[in-house]
Amino acid sequence: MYRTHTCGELRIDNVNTEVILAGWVQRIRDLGAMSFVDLRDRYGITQLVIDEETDKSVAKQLHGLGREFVIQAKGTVRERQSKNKNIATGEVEIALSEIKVLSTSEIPPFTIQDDTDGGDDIRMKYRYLDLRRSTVRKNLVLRSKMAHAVRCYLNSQDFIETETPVLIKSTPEGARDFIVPSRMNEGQFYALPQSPQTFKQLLMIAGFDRYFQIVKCFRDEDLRADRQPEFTQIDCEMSFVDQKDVLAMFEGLTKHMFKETLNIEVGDFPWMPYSEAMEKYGSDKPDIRFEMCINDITETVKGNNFVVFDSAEYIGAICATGCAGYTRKQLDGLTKWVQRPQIGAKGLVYVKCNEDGTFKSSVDKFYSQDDLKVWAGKTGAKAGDLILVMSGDKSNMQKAIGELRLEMGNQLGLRKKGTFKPLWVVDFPLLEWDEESQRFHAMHHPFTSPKIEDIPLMDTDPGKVRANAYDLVINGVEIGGGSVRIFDSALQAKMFSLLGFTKEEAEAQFGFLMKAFKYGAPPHAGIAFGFDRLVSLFAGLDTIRDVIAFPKNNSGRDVMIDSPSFVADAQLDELNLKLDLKEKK
RNA sequence: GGUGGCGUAGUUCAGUUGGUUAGAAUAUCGGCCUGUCACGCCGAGGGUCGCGAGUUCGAGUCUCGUCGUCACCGCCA
Repeated sequence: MYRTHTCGELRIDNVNTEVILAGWVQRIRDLGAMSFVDLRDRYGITQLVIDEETDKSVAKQLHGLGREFVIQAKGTVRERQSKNKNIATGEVEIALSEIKVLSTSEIPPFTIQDDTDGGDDIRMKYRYLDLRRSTVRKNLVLRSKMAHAVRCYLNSQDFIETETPVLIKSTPEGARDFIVPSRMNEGQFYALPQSPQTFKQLLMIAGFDRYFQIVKCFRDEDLRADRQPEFTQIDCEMSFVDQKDVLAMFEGLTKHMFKETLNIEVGDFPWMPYSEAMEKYGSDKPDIRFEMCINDITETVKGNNFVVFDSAEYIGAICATGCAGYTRKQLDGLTKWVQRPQIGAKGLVYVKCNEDGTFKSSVDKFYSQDDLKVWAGKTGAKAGDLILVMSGDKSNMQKAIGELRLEMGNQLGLRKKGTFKPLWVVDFPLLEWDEESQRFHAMHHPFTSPKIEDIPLMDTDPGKVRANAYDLVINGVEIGGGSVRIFDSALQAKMFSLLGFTKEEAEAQFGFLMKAFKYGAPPHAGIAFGFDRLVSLFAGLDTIRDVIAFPKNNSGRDVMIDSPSFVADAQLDELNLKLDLKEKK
């Protein structure tokens, strides 16, 4: 027997029992005639002690130990003379009678403590050591709990958990595919799924009615703090439902997860049309933990011979509560911030609403105190507030002010971790014009159904067609998205043609789905949650890396196993592949 | 593809206007220590300043290139 107890479970009630513990040496504190060892496992830390009563050979053995040795320790539980309130086992210690080294350790490259001295780079290279730290382990425990909560809830709602294939077919729509050569089919490739989209729709046609899967998906695109090339979705689909049914079901799931894992009750989720989200928040994923909504003041401020405004398509303003005291330096800082290439604004106009009722602005030359008072009225600014104004073309400026709004939210501490404000963003446009390829792209995906009342617009003004598509947004993070699907092969064919597919291309890529629609397809709809994002949101983290056991770095590399890597020529030969690496200039 | 930050001891970082022998903390090793739990005290070892070129009497410091890493933009149906 390796152990009788874990390192996290002994309490005062266990005093005088003989126990065997096993774990990693966290730290040794040698006080001369007596020494302490913190023994660590997944469950906690227990203190081992040697003093003058301990067998000399054990004391001698202790001196051979180092950090991260794996040992087995036999001894008697006793009450501590000086207790440690900070740990669960802090009232007891083990008076050692025997130590056995199960495994030695080299000196770890960074300290394995909550407040490690290691940076991201070295921790990723030795991820298996990083995972020993309780801060990282806690995230993965949370992830496990959340996955369990998902399964419990969806099982209780009669969902069938079904696996779908990972080696599938490449499609040019959407993100780049990871492709896998087929040895048995010379010159041909599988693709890894960006999502099990078509398969879950086929399961609906198969009559499964309610399907879910916690599933790895793959996209060969550049990474971000919240984007990995392989990531996990909670993928769901239902039959004989409309949008309202789907949102109700998955609002229920989301609330269940909050309750089960964080013990938080979140209220009912508001529905916000996409157009409102863009107008008021400059984003399709608004953070509604705070107000500071964007006001369109275009008509109010035009016509005072201020060229910048007069020539602008759109002028928007936000009101930063209590910021009238911002210094010149702070305002310059904000201006610089919006001028960064990532935002790309030309400048920023401010109006300070002074406590005495006067106004001080950067455009005093063009606007009177009365004019500025009207601005304040439009933006809801009161004495002590700061109005920030940006102008330019409409869609870019809405986004830019939306970014500024988030930055002000950060500066004012309005984006509190631990507060969760979910909402459904609905009524997305069906299509999005792409300048580069000079054609429409599906905003969600090509299987999304248009709103019935907008179907006539598909012929006259496709850009105006709204979709039965929805996103779950929490705290400004896109957590999930889905849609009511097209289940009619004629409408699906029309959609493909709008997207610029020829009949032949549509047939070659999605013929199997179009054919399936001809054999009795039920109305169906679904949703997919970004599981990694959801876990990192729950854990209060800014990156999904820390909720993934073995993540990739910014360049899509796994620095621990050093992949991707070149393969042997023999492997390439077998696949009939030849590398032709282009010389770098 | 682009913009920006960072790269100095095992690790995390400091290093002034370009100027003598590159520092701190922590980790490691040795000594002392009977109640520690970030133990304490004393001492020691530990450096290709990412790499390459350039400017200069002189480069950790300035310039260019390159590699790595992080954040963001593009991209992510």
